[in-house]
Amino acid sequence: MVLDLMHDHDNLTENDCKMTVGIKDVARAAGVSVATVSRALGGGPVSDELRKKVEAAVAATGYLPNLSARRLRSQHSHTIGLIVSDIRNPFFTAVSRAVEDAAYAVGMRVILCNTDENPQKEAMYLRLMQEERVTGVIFAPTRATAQKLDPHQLGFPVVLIDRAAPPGQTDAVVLDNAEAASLLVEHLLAQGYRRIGGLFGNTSTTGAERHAGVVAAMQQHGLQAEARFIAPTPEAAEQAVRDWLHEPVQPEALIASNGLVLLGMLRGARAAGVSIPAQLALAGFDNDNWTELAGPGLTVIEQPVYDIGRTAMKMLLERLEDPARSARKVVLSGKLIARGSTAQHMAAPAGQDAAQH
Amino acid sequence: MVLDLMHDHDNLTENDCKMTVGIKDVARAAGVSVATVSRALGGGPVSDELRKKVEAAVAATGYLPNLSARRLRSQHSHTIGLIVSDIRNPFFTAVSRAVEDAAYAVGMRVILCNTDENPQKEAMYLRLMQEERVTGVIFAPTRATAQKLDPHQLGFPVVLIDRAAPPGQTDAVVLDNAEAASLLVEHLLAQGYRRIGGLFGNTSTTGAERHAGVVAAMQQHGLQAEARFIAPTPEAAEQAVRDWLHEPVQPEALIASNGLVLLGMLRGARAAGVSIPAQLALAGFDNDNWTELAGPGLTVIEQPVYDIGRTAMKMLLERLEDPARSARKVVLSGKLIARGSTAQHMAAPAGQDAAQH
DNA sequence: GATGGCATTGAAAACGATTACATAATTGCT
DNA sequence: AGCAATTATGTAATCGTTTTCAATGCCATC
Repeated sequence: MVLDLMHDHDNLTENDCKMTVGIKDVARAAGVSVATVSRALGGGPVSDELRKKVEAAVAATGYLPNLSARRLRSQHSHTIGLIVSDIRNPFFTAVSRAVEDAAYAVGMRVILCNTDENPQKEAMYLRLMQEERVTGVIFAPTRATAQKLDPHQLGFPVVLIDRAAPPGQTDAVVLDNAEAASLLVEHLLAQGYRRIGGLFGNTSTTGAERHAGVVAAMQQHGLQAEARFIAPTPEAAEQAVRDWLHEPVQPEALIASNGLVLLGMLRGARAAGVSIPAQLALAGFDNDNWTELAGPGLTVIEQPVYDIGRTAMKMLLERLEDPARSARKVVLSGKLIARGSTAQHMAAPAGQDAAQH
Repeated sequence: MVLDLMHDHDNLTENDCKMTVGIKDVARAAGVSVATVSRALGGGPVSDELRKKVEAAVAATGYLPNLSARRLRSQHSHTIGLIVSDIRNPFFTAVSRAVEDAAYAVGMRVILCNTDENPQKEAMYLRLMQEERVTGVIFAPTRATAQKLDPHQLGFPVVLIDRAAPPGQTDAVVLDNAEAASLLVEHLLAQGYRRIGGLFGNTSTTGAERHAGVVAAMQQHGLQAEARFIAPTPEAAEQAVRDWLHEPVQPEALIASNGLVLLGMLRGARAAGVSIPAQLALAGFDNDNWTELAGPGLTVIEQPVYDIGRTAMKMLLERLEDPARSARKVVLSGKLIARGSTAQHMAAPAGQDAAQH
């Protein structure tokens, strides 16, 4: 078969002139039809003899498949979209890594899009995904977009992450926000804090759900939480905390609705010169690297970030197998990691729960 | 022209059956040829009259371009590859965001690949990039791959980031590592530290260059630095520090060759119970969010991360315009941010530079 | 009033693969 | 032995665009 490759060396010289070597050139070099080459490459029914010839020809010609052509003809893009607000948010960074690992493992490409919580950008990227004829999309939408999202309209399945849509509409994998918020509140109460406030992102359902969870948990104890809604950025959070700390009545503890807000909170508290947790306790979501090391260590809810990404990808694949099955929502539990930022409240009135200690 | 769209409503009903609406359907709806539609969409020479008709037909049919077909025919993928070791490294996270912003701004897609510093994965992804017929690639290679990298062989231009290749071969945008290392060393010396050690990543040229920079700067003062090379991960760094601190002779200050190593260092130091900076000063690279907030604040070299990504993309575009121009290397300066982790060395022998204070 | 140039349009080829269909060869079964 | 079923292979159509090429019409110029 080596002879086969050599006898038509005119072909090889011809290759030097051609821009790229295609399946046609391989076929000629192997002395078979293009269909056979395609089948040999794609795992179709081909005799061992010809398959060997084709493989040799591929190696000899340096053939590289053209994925665009393959996608066009086969109508399979083997591509998924991952649309998040900002990859620099460590939560999304970790999720994206999991999604990409899972995607590449099944031979799929990932297109990453940053929307900056901007519904216009979201719409633009969704449209791009349609033009790419993506196999599916994993999406963390703003509240605005989540409401008017119709997967059947889009032409590809969607799995929501971190943020849920109206129930029953779309597959989603989210944190149990009510449970997690409750964990935080119970912990703070047990540590002796009573005047508990919170800063919540105002663009996502997640911020709203965590807020609702905090309110509910507080009410169970006959307490009220003071909540403020802000853009989910460190900058907005820092400013909000600085403002808050200049007001006459101040909280004993603050809860942040995600890692970026928590970061801003800590900066704001430091800038205002309050000591943590003596003057202000801090707690929040997302066990980012730095939370362990900052100040006295920050108490957080750890999300199973890698698991969320992997699960989202798994759900997408399942949905592709069975497009008809009913939408399901996977709810994962967060884990409370208590650290110094919520140490026992010293100034707590000795009367109440503090006695239990 | 509305009439034109209505009179052939048989066409519209036909659309309901077809899977997707293509340029052909738009042409029929608009009463023009496919070539005209293509030109109208692509900004070719088309009369205003027909262009209006086409636009109306596009809206009426809900046409969406098929990017795979477009790529195949036009031979322009409008796609670039971004190959890094791990997107979860905050340095690469930030760079990737900049690259994507710049790419989408000029109508390009980005394919992100994580290699985990594994040359095999690097080879695999480079091959994938060839199959995708990418326009170009932005790449942070391991030392092993950087050496045997031949851009002419690959078929697309490459811009290296963070890590350089043999000079004159490839475009690159890197930090001035020698200068940055010198800034750190001079700072530590000025603060009274003498026994300075370092932990450097062993997979990239960057680790080697920063090591060389530290050694050179120390030599200028007649001092020696003790360096150790490790896998550039927090885990490896933490272990290395713990080991180091159990040895008889210990450093007064440690330098980390990147953000992940610095993170591990701090963890190791905490685990060993040494206080910072009293017993051990810490400094490193990458001004990640947490470095300001951890312990006494960590002294670091801040890299212009967003700038690096943007510049890399710009260089790639320039290279595409002029494939013949000679390779250039853009060297950016880092900025020293001094924080508590390298406060004045108390136990410094009063004799030397400490007197200057 | 023919002629050349320019701008606009359409018909058809091409991009590089997959796949439907036809064909030939082999096998298994009655 | 004969016929159906199966397997391996080749030919040609196809995916949805862009682009080449030829044709048309119009204007200005000689």
